[in-house]
Amino acid sequence: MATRAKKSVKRKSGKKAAKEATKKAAKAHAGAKKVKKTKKAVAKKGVKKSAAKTTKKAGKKAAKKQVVAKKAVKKAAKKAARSPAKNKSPAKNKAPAKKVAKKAKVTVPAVTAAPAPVATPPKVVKPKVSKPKVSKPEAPPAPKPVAAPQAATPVAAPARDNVFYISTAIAYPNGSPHIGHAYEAISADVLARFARLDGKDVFFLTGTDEHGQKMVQTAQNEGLTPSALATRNAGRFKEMDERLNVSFDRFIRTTEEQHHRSSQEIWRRMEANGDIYADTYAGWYSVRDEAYYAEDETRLNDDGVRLGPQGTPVEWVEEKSYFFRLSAYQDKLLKLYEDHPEFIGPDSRKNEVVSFVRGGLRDLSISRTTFDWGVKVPSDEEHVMYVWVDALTNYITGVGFPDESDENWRYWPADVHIIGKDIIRFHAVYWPAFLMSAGISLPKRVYAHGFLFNRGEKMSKSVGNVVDPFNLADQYGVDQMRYFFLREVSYGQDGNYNHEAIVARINADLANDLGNLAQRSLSMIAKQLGGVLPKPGEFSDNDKAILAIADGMIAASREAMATQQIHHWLNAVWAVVAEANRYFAGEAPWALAKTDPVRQKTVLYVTAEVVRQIAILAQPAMPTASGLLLDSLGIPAGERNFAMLGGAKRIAPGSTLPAPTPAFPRYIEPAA
RNA sequence: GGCGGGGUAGCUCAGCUGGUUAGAGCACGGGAAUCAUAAUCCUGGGGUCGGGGGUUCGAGUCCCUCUCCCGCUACCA
Repeated sequence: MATRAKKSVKRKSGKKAAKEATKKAAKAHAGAKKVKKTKKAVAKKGVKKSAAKTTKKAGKKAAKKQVVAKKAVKKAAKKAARSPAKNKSPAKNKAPAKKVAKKAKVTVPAVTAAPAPVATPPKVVKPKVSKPKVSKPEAPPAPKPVAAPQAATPVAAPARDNVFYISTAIAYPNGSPHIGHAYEAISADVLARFARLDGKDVFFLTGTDEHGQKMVQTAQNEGLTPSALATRNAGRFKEMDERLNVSFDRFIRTTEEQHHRSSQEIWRRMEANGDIYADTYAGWYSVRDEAYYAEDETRLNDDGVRLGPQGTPVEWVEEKSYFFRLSAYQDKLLKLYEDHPEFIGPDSRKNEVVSFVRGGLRDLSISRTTFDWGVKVPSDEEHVMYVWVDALTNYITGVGFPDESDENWRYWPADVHIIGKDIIRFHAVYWPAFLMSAGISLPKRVYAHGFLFNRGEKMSKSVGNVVDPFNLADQYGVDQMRYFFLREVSYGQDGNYNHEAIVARINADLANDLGNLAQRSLSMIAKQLGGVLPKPGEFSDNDKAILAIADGMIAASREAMATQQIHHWLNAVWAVVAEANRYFAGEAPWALAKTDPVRQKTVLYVTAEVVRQIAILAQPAMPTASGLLLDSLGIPAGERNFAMLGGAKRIAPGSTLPAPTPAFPRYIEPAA
């Protein structure tokens, strides 16, 4: 539904443009500035500053250069505290935690504040229908959390409260899937997987929106029936999901018979509630395109003939149409936004929606007679439903509607609809209005992600920068591609991608920071300790500190993911990766083999434990590679869920580990 | 035009209800280490916090004003 029509928008990075403009303006700003700049330059060179104004900066700098005893002492102290590595003697009292607290923007819990994991009581999980073919061995549909050791006060939650229903928008399959579709699928998938590993009973819906004029036209152009086109292209979307390891529970197609019944049922209920009435719809209609166009999409040619965007003549046409009484829902919607400020995210989008609704709502035309590729309007076979009643209803069809005794209906209402920022209005205004009218409960949240730009430009055929998600996956690897988009782009904002940035993430974050940390520690265990995970000695303060940091990851992650702050989650995890590298370098276990073998074992044990938690937590983003890493650590399949985090469980010493294999290889440019 | 958001280091951005020398990551310079996927660690340089005015003992943080950028302003989706 995201792209029933195409709009080609090119843009440059606005901020950059703004900056440039500002700079230009500054330049144009006469000599005063120049003088200032000169002064600055002079001061920089160490020459006495001119008698005029002492700029703040110059003052600061001078002060900085002056070696005040006090400061020097302070700095030295700071240095000592910050660099356990510098100190040759085994750093026993240095706390790497300090560095993290200062360096990373992650909330690090106090050493003692390892949050006790919530032990989810075992529950009966009903089987879902329409199992996907996607293999997801590392993420069983509903991992039953192993009872945590110290589950003193388990939060007893009825099974109903433990469900989590997430959806993507359904894609309009009049073309092939592109990077935007891939991004939405990946990001929703990571939220779904996170919830699953966190013990939730998850239902994840995605699919295709197959009706409408555009499908008919595209089919004609390709010499196919709309149905054949839909089937062929829906297959491509599904293939993409499978290729990208998207763990949907159902792939819905709006041409399914159940969906027709579902849409008709919600229509009847809205009608029964008095919100649907027949009237006349009027607009600029192109007979050749068989489509209506908005006034600003049309133009007058030299002969005074009005043309549509395709260059075909349009005429003013009035036809009978059914309308939805959206105008009656203004107050109710405003109250919804007020009572549930979390209904729309990110906040900036909420503001837009609220101001839109405040401006007044007109009733909505919801049927057409100009084409018949759609869901028939009940009791009036001449009409098919026009777009939104049909498309949005997929979210309830997906979990069984209109059969409210369906076993999946328990998932409704949805916890979050993941959509693109271009279709917020329909999800945050129309959809809740339809549901209110039909007497169906409302989704809890609608979250809009941003758009992706290739080197600052939107992907388009004319620019020639169309990126096929299959190719990206082939070139960089599925997990690497997933990680890149999730980490690089602030979820909810627009993002940029290019080859260099992708390679930088793969090699720096994955290969160097995480992969190499695992490799160097595991291969030391393999070579020097016979491949047996050592039993640790007594933990030093450093050990305790890094363990506490690792234990704190899950809480920070949950907090971020509860509001779809995917990038914050990954930042939190990678802050721990960085800290673990500091710990490892500081403890220098390679030097301990002869001097203090017990200590070496302890360091390697602690490192393995930290890596274990990182790998478990990284699974939603990189299911396959994280799984490989967990294999290398000898973690059984049943111990890879989030109940195993936060100090509830430690890696078991004494187990024999397989030979370590790199799970995160470097990206090497193919030879030219 | 109206409403909303934004302009902080070369790049991407943090900076909560105003308070010690404005921070992170990446990039760049120097050093250490050599267990490891030549991967890591330490460290340095770099900022008129868009411009101007004001309130305050004190403002990136509040007020006014100017300027630039972005989004929304409905049936294309």
